[in-house]
Amino acid sequence: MVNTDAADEKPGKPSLKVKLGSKAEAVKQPADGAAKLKVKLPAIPPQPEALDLVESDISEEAKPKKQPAKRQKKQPQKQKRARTPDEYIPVGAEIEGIGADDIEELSEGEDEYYKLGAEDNDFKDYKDLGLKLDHSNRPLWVCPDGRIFLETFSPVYRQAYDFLIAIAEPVCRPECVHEYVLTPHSLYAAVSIGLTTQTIISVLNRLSKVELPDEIKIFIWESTGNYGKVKMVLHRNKFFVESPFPDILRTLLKDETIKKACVSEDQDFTITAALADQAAVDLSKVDVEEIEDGGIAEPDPGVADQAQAAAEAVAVAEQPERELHSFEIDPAQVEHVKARCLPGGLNYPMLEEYDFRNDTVNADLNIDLKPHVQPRPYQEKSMAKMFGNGRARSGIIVLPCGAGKSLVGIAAAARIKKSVLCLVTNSVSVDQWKHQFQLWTNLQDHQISRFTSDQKEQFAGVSGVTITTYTMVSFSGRRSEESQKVMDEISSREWGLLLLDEVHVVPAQMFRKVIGIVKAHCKLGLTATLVREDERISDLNFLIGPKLYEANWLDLTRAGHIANVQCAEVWCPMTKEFYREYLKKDNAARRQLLYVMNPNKFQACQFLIQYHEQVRGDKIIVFSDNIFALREYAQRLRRPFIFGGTSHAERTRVLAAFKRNPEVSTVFLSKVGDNSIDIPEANVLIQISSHAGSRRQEAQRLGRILRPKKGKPGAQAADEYNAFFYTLVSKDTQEMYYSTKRQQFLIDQGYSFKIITNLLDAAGGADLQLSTRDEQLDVLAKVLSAGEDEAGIEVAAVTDDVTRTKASLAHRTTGNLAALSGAHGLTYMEYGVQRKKPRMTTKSGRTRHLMFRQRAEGKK
DNA sequence: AAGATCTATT
DNA sequence: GCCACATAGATCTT
Repeated sequence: MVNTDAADEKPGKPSLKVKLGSKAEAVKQPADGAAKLKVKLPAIPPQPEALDLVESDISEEAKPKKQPAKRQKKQPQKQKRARTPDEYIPVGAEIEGIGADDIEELSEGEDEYYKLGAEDNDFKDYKDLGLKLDHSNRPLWVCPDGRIFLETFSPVYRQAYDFLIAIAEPVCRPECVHEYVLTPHSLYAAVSIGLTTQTIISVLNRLSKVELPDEIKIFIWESTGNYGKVKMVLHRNKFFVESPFPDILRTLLKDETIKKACVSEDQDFTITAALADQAAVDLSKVDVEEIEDGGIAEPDPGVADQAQAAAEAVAVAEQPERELHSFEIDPAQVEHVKARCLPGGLNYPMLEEYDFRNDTVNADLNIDLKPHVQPRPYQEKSMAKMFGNGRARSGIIVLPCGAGKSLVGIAAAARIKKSVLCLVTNSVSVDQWKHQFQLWTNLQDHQISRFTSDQKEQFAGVSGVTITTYTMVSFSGRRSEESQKVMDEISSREWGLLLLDEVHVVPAQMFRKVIGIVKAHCKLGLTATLVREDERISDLNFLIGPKLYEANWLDLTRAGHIANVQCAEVWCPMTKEFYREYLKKDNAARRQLLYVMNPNKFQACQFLIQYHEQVRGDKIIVFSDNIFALREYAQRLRRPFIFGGTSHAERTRVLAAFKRNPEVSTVFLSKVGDNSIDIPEANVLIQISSHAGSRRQEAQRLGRILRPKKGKPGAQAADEYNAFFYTLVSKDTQEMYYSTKRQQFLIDQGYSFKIITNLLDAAGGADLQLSTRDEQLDVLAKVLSAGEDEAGIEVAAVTDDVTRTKASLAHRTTGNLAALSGAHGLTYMEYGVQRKKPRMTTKSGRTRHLMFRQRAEGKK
């Protein structure tokens, strides 16, 4: 990933050669914990205090002359690749007849290499950047294109991490070196949690091994300069765009989108000094104590920053007569107005803060955390980002599953002390959230009302907590009378806090409407997996707000807050008969059935279940998206299974048995298990079939076993695995490609997948089904006939499928290698900045179908 | 219990 | 260059 030949450095000729975006080595990290990044690393300094700062004078070049950001010229470097061990060959390579040696060969020639290298900015030569003399004491490499690499073994890693996560977007965080990228949105998020432009530049420079490139400084200035000048406020159930600067409002009103969103006819704005009490953004509170505490004290510029910031704040506050100008916006248009004002558009990102202490209009809610409740450090940190300046900021907090997200949301509610509307994905979650509120706070039963199809509970007077689902609020079909009544209540009320669980679902067509329907002063989104396979994740920037905090999964694992998971991909060779049929079929569904029902996969599954049940006494979930396979596997192995069609009674019966009965240690689940079933007991997960390349599904499934394990006999050592995640993959099939794609999110979080190619060799004497050819042929016949039953598809559909398969095959070669080499797992990325955005509409003006947009994007 | 509406993926 | 549809699931309604 990063090739820093520090050892080869000659004094006076410092060089930094970074091979950008290549994660080939990181992707299939060996699972013994040591990430085998091919990096030669500088010596670790003995003392953190040894940081002797050569501070470049920020103030002098504080406002760099505006000039077109120069991109470093691409200078391809021939690099000798480290030999890839056979089992770490990118999947798919074998299918295409390319082995490790071939890859080695290809890398010798530059042309071929570029075909493999995917991104055109694969190599950059940054040897011209001035390396600071004491660079080895500093943890960051800052590149002119906005990429930042963090050495996790630095003594100031923790401080540097906290800082980076605040200002940049994490791209990939394996064990030794993290990769981040600065984007306009990430910088917007940084200023919105209270960092000033100057603080960002000076701290970044202090942590950087190289002198901060000018492009970076300009970029930071441009991305943060307009922050806080315009505000979106909720006042008496109406939305207003508000600013002390009339000129800016005039500028905004010239924009078509905003003009259309205006409520008043004349599209003018009014001077309303009484509207809000705070005229200006209070810039004087700079939240950098954590960094300052980190042993990187920087007395002079720090003070200067504060002074400067205070001066700015005063200047803004002393606008003549503190007049406020505002115009009203149609609630349904709020989303579009905010989107328009973000960087990339008009670049006046709208500040959304709730001055809840001075809100006298909305009734207070008597809610407090119970005295014994002690949030964990990362939960505290999330809160600090949200309430840094005494007001409540809207935004998103990202924590892994099982790390206590709900406590963060509840703690926020307890801080704001106003009515809360809590939106979740299903009714199981509704009950869980109610339980959480009762567990952590002093709220009485009657103060919490649930609103689902079954339960439409009375609102508790003037203030309270209401928990409901996204569907309930956004539902467009006919409503029952009772339901309509509650909905009217919800939409007419003004809410202090809108709590959005699993916030990654909000960009969906219907769900996003909740933002306009519910009038809330503050919106807090929670999620573990800020990814979608479509490009809508960045919509959250304007739907909710910036990302306020994101925890590092590996850090939480090390601290014991979440389980330590061993991830493994088990390669199961196809049997001869199955593979012959697989190659013959041109129908994706039938092919899928063949590779899922592969007898070798079945045996691997059986062996793993037996091993974990008998040897370790674990509780196991087996996931299969394919219902046919789910039923077949479960019945053969005599284990219970649950899928969508399973009745509610049966579900509870099976889950109760799984929880309490030691005889029932394995349960088979379909997609239902992804969301609406709560199983804290399980610690082993086996995936036999899954939903294509969904990174979110993969991460969510892993989350099922992430809850920290306690009360297990024999306390585990900190570095010992206490949970296991197996993905069974049929070798040389389409599944290999999907598997790689699915794992990308987890790999970006720093997880490594162990490849097991010889599981059944180890199984030796185990008594496994389907070991005779006759048995296997039986299964094959069953699969084929089932396939025919389901193949009620016309010829046209099949031919279409052929072309599609061809296309995806052709794509697979590059796709695989690209997936291994690049930062494709960008979560929550700025759109249109790095990549060209595919057209959203067809030429005829209809919205372009998502699939074609993606196809266009993937092509190149 | 069935129909309608919605999500996510390819 | 321009296009669609299927599958599996959840949740709301009557």
